Amino acid sequence: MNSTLDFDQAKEGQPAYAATLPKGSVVAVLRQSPVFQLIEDGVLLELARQCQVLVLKRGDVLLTHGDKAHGVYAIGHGWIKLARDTQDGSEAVLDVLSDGQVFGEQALLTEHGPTHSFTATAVEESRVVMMPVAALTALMKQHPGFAMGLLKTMARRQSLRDMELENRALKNAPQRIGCFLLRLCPPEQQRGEVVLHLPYDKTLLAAQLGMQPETFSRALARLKGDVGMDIQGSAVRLADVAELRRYACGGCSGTYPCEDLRAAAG
Amino acid sequence: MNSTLDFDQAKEGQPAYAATLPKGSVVAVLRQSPVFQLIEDGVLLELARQCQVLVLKRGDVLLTHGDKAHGVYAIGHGWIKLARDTQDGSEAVLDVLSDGQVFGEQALLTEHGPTHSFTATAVEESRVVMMPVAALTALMKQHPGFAMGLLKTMARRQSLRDMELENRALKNAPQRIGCFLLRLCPPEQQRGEVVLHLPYDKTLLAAQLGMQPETFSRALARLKGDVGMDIQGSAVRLADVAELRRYACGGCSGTYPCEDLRAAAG
DNA sequence: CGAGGGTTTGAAGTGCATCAAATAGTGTGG
DNA sequence: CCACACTATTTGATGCACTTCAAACCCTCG
Repeated sequence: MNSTLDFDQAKEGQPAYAATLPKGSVVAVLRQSPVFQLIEDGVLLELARQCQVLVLKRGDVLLTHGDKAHGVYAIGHGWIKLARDTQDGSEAVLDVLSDGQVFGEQALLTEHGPTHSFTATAVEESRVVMMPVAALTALMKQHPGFAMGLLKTMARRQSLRDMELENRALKNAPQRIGCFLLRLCPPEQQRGEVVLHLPYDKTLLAAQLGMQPETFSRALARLKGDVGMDIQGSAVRLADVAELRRYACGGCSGTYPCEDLRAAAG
Repeated sequence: MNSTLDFDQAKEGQPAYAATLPKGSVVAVLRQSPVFQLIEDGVLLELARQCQVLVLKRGDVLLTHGDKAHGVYAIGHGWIKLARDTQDGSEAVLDVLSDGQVFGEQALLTEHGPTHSFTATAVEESRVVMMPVAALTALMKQHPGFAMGLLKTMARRQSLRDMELENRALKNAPQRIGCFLLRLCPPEQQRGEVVLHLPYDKTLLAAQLGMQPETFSRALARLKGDVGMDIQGSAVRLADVAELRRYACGGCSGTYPCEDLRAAAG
C-alpha cells in the first residue's frame, strides 16, 4: 500500500507542525463552538494560553486510532475526516468536520490511559486548536458550565449518529445523497431553486455516506433525473428543494427533522 | 396493520401503568448505572423519592419518537428496544438495552421542549424507573459528579454507535453476527469452547444488526459451517472463541477492542 | 506536455432483500 | 391434556442494489 514512502514528511501524513498565533484568535475559534458557550471570556483566554495551534496540509494525519489522547481539538478552519481503519486496509468514515467543531472529548472521560477511537486526517489545508487534557480537566472542575456544554454537544452528535444509522439501514444510495444535500441547504431556503456547492471531493463524500465512488457517481446521476438537478463539478443546482425532500425523506422518521441537526455538532 | 385492535390496553402497546415499589429498590436500580456512580446515598435516596416505577408488558410502548420528554429512564430489569420508526412503517433499531442501563438523557440537554429522538418499546416484561427532568436538573446543578457520570456514559455510548457504523459499513451479515456473539462472551472466556444464550428473539437480533430475519437465519447457518458452532434454539455452543474472532474481527479496527465496549453503556 | 488523482462509464458478480411457503414453537381456551 | 391460533424461524426461488474490476475521461498542477 505504501511502497511510495519518501522523505517528505507530508507525504504519508506525518504529524502536523505547530505554529504560534495570537491568543485572541484561539479564543475566537473556541467561541465558535457551543461547548464553550457558558464560559466567560477571561477563563477562555486562560485556556487559550495553554492551547497549541496546529497547521495541517491536505492528507496530514492529526491523530491515529489507538494513540494515547493528549488533548481535545477544535477546528479553526478546514475539513477534518474522522475514520476507523481496519487491519485489511479499508476504512469507515465516521464524520467529516469543519469550522468551529470540536472532537476528541472522549480524552477527558476514559480514566486509565485514554486512547483515540478514530483516526483524524486533514482533508484539505486546515488549522486546528489542540487543548491539553490537563487544562480541560481543571476547567471542568471549576466551571460546571463546561460540563454542560460538553453534554449538549455530545447529545447533538449522538442524534447525528443515530440519524446516520437510520439512513444506512433504511435508505438507498440516491436517498442518502439527497438527505446530505438537504442538510447542505441554508435554513431559509426550504423551497424553490437552490444552488449548492459540495464541500469536498466526491470520493470522500461517498465514503462518508457509506458507498463506493462508482455508486455515488451513478446515484447522483440518478438523482438528476428523478428530482430536477444540474451538476457541474462540485456545483449542484436544485430545481426545487421540496421535490428533493419528498424523494429523500420518504423513508425517514419524520418527527425529528434533519434541519435541527444541520447545525454544527460541536 | 392493526385491524385487530381490541379493548385490552396492552394489545397495541399502550402506556405502561405505574406501580409503587420500596424506594430502596429504586436506589438499587440507579446504583447499577455508572451515571450515578459519584452520587452519595443520601442524594440518591432523595432522587428515588421523586421517581416513578413503570411496569411494562411485552410490546408496551414506553415512549414515542417525537413525544415531549418528561424524564430519563433507568432499566430495573428487562429488555427495552430503542428504534426510529419511519412514515412508511419500517423501523431502524438503534439499541436494545437491559438491566442497569439509562436512556433518554437528551431530555436534559435540549432547551426548548425536548422531544424523544426514538421510540422505546419493551421487548419483554420489564421494570423501568422514570426520573423526572425537574429532579435531575436540580441534581445536575448541585452535584457536578452527576454531569461527569452522564458524560462518561454518553462517551461510551458514542463509541458503541461508532463501532456499529463501522460494522454496518465494513462487515457482512455473518461477521456482524459473529461480532455480536463475541460481545456476548464473558470476559474471562476468550478462548476455547463457550456456550452462549441469545438474549432475545432472533427477529429482533436481526433488526438490531441491520438485516432481515431470513438473512439472519441463513447467516447463522453459514457461521455454523465456517467456524464451529452448534445451535439449539437460542443456545449457541461455540467450539473455539478464537476461531470466531479470526472470522469476525478480520475487517475490524483492531486497536479499539470490542471487549472494552461490552460493559453496559449506561 | 505529461503524470497522477478524481470522476465517470461499462460489464459482470454477489450479497442481501423480497416474496412465498413450509415448519417449529408457544400460549390459549376448551 | 389437546387442538387451535398465532408467532418465530427456516428454506427455497428470484430480483435488485450495490460492489468489484476494468478502462476511459477529465482536470489540475508541476
